[in-house]
Amino acid sequence: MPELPEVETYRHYFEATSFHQAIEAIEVEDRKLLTTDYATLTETLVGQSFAATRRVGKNLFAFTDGGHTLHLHFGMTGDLEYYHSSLPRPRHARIVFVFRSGFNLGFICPRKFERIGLVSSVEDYLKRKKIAPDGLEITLEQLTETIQKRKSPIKPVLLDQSTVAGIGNWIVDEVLFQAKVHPERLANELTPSELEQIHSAIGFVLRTAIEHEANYGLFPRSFLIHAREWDASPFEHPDQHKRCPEGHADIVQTRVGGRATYFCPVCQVIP
DNA sequence: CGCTATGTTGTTCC
DNA sequence: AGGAACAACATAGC
Repeated sequence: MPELPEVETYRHYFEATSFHQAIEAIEVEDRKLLTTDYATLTETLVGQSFAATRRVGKNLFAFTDGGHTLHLHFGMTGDLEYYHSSLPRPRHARIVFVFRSGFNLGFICPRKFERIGLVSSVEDYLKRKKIAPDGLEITLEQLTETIQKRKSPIKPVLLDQSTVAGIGNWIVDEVLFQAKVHPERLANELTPSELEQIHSAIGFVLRTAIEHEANYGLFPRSFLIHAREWDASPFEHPDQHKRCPEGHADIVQTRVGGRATYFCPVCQVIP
């Protein structure tokens, strides 16, 4: 479930499992997932080892000891799974890095929205895709400058990776709830105080999610995420997952910018 | 069967 | 030129 905190967790997993082992082969089940043609990808990477990583927003970059850069994007449902060759290939591991060590790194692509390929450099990729500063690094000034130029509701503006990198659909709802801003407030009408609260909430939500390795069930009770349908647990009281964490009201479910949206009609009001 | 989905990109209309 | 709105992408799961 790859938004920024998940990708950061995958980055750690990648470093812990797949460094310093020569690549023997790359198995590709569906070439549509590649952004580099198969022959070039193989010719470039076979024999090399992964030696460093970097994450910007939802993008993961892996650097080889030979100086090449691999880019991975996890789409909506991508994941990584490291496994020994004696075990069967994991379900939906449509791209597999086979290491000479006898282990494999599977790029799990259930819905084929994932992408992987070589890039000339991180900076080139970010520029080409207009990726804004990472959510953990962006300054209030940078965020303010972009938001004030936009006239649409704040929710789609924050989802736009050219505003700030790494925010996805559940995080934007959480950020707006923590900042007490209604998702349909127009971006260019937000006050300096609200912009400051949004900036601060972005850092708080991202850091909290990373601390818990994106394991939603462990997030503080004060998080709106527990009101989302897929957080429902059979051990919880059936009504509990639909109330505002502050107990003010029932959470409203609607659509903003074509996306499922949850908010508290009491904590987040349109003036 | 119908509906929804955590993301991005392409198209069309301003 | 570039923003806004929305469809399309491919598949799984309920």
